[in-house]
Amino acid sequence: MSFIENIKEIEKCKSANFDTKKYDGVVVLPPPNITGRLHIGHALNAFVQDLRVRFEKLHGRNILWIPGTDHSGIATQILVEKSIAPLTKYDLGRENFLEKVWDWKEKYQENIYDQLKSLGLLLNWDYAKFTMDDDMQISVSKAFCELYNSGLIYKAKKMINWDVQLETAISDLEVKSEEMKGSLYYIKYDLDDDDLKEIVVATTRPETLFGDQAIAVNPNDERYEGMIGKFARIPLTNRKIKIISDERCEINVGTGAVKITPAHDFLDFEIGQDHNLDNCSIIDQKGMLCSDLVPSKYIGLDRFIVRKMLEDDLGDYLEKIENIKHVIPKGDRSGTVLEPRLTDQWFIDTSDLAKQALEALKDIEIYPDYLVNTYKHWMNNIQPWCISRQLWWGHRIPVWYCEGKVIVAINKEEAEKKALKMKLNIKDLKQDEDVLDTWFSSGLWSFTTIENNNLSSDFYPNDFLVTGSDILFFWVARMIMFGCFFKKNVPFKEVYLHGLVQDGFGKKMSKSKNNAIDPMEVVDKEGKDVLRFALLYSSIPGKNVKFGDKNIEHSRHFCIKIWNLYKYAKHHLGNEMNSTSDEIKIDENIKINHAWNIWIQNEVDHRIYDINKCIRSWDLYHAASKVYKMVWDVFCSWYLEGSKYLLNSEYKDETKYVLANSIKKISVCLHPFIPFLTSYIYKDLFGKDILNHEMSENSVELINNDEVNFAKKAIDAIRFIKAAFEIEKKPILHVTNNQEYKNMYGIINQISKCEIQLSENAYSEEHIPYPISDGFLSIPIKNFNSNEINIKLNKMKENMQKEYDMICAKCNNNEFISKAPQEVREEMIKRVKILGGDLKKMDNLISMLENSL
RNA sequence: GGGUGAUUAGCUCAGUGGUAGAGCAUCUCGUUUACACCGAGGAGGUCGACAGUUCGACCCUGUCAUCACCCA
Repeated sequence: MSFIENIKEIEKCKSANFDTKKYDGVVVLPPPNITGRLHIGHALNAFVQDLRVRFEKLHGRNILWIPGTDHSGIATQILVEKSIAPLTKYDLGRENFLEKVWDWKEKYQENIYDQLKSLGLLLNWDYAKFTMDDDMQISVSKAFCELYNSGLIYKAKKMINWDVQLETAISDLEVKSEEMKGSLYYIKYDLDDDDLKEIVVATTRPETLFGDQAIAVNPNDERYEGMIGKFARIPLTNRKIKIISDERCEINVGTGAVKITPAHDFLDFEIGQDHNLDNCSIIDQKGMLCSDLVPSKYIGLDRFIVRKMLEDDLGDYLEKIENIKHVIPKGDRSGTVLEPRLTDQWFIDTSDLAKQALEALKDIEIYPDYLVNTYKHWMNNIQPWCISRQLWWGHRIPVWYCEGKVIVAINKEEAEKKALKMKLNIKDLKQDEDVLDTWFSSGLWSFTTIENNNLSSDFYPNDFLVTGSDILFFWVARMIMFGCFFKKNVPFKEVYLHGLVQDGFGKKMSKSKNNAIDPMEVVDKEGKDVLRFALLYSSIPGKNVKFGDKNIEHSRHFCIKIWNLYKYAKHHLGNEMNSTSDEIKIDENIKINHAWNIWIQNEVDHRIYDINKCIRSWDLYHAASKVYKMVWDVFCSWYLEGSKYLLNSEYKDETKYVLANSIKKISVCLHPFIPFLTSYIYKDLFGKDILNHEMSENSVELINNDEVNFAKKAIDAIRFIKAAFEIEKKPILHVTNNQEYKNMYGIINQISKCEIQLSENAYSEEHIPYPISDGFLSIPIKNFNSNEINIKLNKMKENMQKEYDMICAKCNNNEFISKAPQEVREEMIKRVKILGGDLKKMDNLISMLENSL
C-alpha cells in the first residue's frame, strides 16, 4: 500500500476522543461567511487554532472551540439576488426575498460545516452558532439598545460613502481608494454683473455642476481678489451662485477656483456648512441625475453618461480637458465608484470606545507585535462608525417610529409597550427599514457565543483569537471596543494575526487567474495532514503565505518520512508488543548507559521544550521548521542510523526503550502539526489515545556529549574524504585515538560503513591521515590520482589558513584583547589552537603525499 | 502625502554584534538491510547603496534607492 493510501485510511478514523464535561477555556472560530466554499485561508486559520487547541490539550487544558457562520449582509444578499435573476428582490418583496436568503443559508452553512469537518478539527459542534440565530439576534438588539441608551449611538444626516450599485451606505473601512486615469475639466462660469468676465473652475466631476452652491477661491489668491462676494452663473442653467473665499481651497490645484457642491463631496460639504450653503442633492441612490436644478434632458441618466454628454453640451463653456491621474474611492464589494451622499444614517460615536480599546492593549498580546503600531494608529484616527445599511438581509435596526417619536427597543413587543406608555397609537408603529453593518454583530461574537450557549461568564475573555491580519480593523478592533464596553474586559488575552494565503509567486489567489488552490482538493488528493503541515510550515509571522505545489510536496515528503520512521520502529520494537494489549511495554526503570542513547534523550527533550516555546509565542513557522529538523536531521539521520548498530549490541534493551520513548515524545510534539498520522502511530505503538498524553514542561538544557561529538565529527570527516577522494567502498578507519571513545566505534562503523582499526601510527604510505579534533583518522586509499588529491588538499588548507589568519589577527589586536568580552576571547584562543593543530596536520599530510610521489 | 515592513544563493525565504543558513532547482556519486517519496557530497552570496557607532556590523544608527502593504 502506498503512503497516500495508508494515510487516507488513517484519516478516515475519527480523531481521538476529546469529550469532556469540563472545559478550561473558550476559543471562537472566526465564523466563515455563508457565501460559498472554504478557501485555503480558512484552512490555514482553522489549522492554526486546531494546533493550539491540541497543544493545550496535551498540556492538560481543555479548550472549548466554538464553530459558527456569519450571515455576511452585503455579500450574501448580492449572491441571492443573482440567484433569483431575472427576478429582482423588489419583485419578491422583502419577506419573500428573505425566505430565499434563509434557504440559501441552510444550504451553504451545511456546505461550510461539512468542509470544516473534513479538515479534521476539534471544533465542538454542539455549540455552533450563526450570527442571525434568534438568540444571537436578540443579543444584537440588546447591544444596540445599550449603546443607544449610553448615548453612543445616534442618527444623523451626514455625508457618507454610498454604493450606487448596492444602494446602501458603507463604512469608511469598506472604501478602497484606487489610483485611476481621469480628466480635469476646465469650465467657464460667467460673472453675473459682467458678461465679459468669467471665472474658470477646474473639476473632475462636471456632472455635479447643476448642484453647485458656490465657487470658492483661496483668500490669498491674488488672481481672484476682486471677485470674492460677486456672483457667477452656472453654465446651461444660468443659476446664480456666490464666489466665496475659503482657506481650504488650494491655490495650486487647477485654476485655484473650485465649484462647491455640498451634497456630493466631503470637503464641499464642510465648506458648505461653514458658509451656510444649501445641500441640494442632484444625484439619486442609483447614481442617476435628479432634482429640478437639473435640465430635464439629463434627468434619470447615469452620472458618467451625463459627464460624457457635457463634454459636447458645454460648448464654449468648456475651456479644456486635461488628462490626470487621481485617486478614486470604490466600493470594496461592488467595485463601483462610490458617491458621497448626504443621508440619514445611524452612527456609533467611537471616540470613547477607542480610548478604552487603546488602554486595553495592556491586557492583550498581539502577535506579531509590530501590528500593535498599526492598531494604535487606526484607533487614534478613528471616525464615527456608520452602522446602518440599506439592505434587507441582516439584523434589522431595533428602532421604531411612531407619530414622529423614536422608540428604541429590543423587539416589537417592547417597542409596543413603550409606545403605549408614551400614549402613542401603536397602529402607526413602524420599524426602521435598515439593517446593521455585519461587523456590528461580529463585534459581539466573543461573548454572545458564550452567553447564548449558557456557558459560565468565566469563559470570558476567550483564551485567544486567531484571524487574518486583513480584518484587524474590521473585526479585531471592533471586538476589543465592544468587549471593553459591554463586558468591561478585553475579549481575548492573545491575538494571532496570520497573513493572506497567496500563490507561490506572491500573487493573490483567484479563480479568474486560475491560481487558486482548493483546500478540499488537496485534502482529497494528499490528505489532511499534508495540507495542514504545508500551510503551517509556510506561514511566517507577519508575512503573507506564499503557497504552491512545492509546499505541498515538501510536506508530503515529511509525512512520508514520519511514516517510515514508524515502520522502522514497528519493525524493531514489534516483538516487544504485548500480545494482549498490542502495545509496546516500556520498562521505565531501565538504566541508560550508552552515550548515543543518553544524547538523543537530552537532545529531543531540549528541542521539544524549544518548539513549545515557539508555539506559545505563535511562531508557528519556526516551530514547524524545528519540528522538521528534529525529526529528519537529528532523529532519523543521526540517532536512527546509530541505533541500527545498538539494536544488535549489548545495549539492545536500553536502545529499544530509548527508541520507543523518543518516538512517543516526538509523536506528541508533532501531534498539533500532524494530528492524524501521529494519533495512529501513538495508538498503534502505545495503545492509547494521544490526546490523553500529558506533556511535561521542564526547561531542558543541552548537555555537551564528547563521545557523540567525536562520533559525528569522525563520520563527517569520513564522508568528506570518501566523497572527495572517491576511495573504495569499505575503507578501513585507523583510529589513533586512545580508548576514550571506544563505545562510538560501532556507531561510526554503522553509519560511515568504515571498518575501524586501532593503530599507533597514523602515517603510512597507504593511508591518508585526516585530522579531526581530538584525534586522527587514517584512511587508506589506493589507485588515487595524486595530482587531484593535491589540489583538493591545498584548497582545504587554504580555507583553513584563511580562517586561521583571520582569528590570529583578531587575537593579536590589542583593542580586541582589551575590549572584547572574555568568553569571546577564550573562544578565539581555543579556535586558534585547534586550527593551528589541524593546519600542522594538514601540512604534514601534504608534504607526506609529495614525498611519496 | 502619512504609516508599517521588506531588500541575503538561480527561485522561495530563514537568521545572528564574533567564520553566511534551509527548502527547491542544479551538478557528482551511491539502491542488500525504515524511506529513491532515499542517502552522501559539491558548486553557487562584497547579505540593496553610502555614511556613522563599535575592537569587530549582514545584524545597531542615519541618509538614499527600489518594492510591498495599510491609511488619507
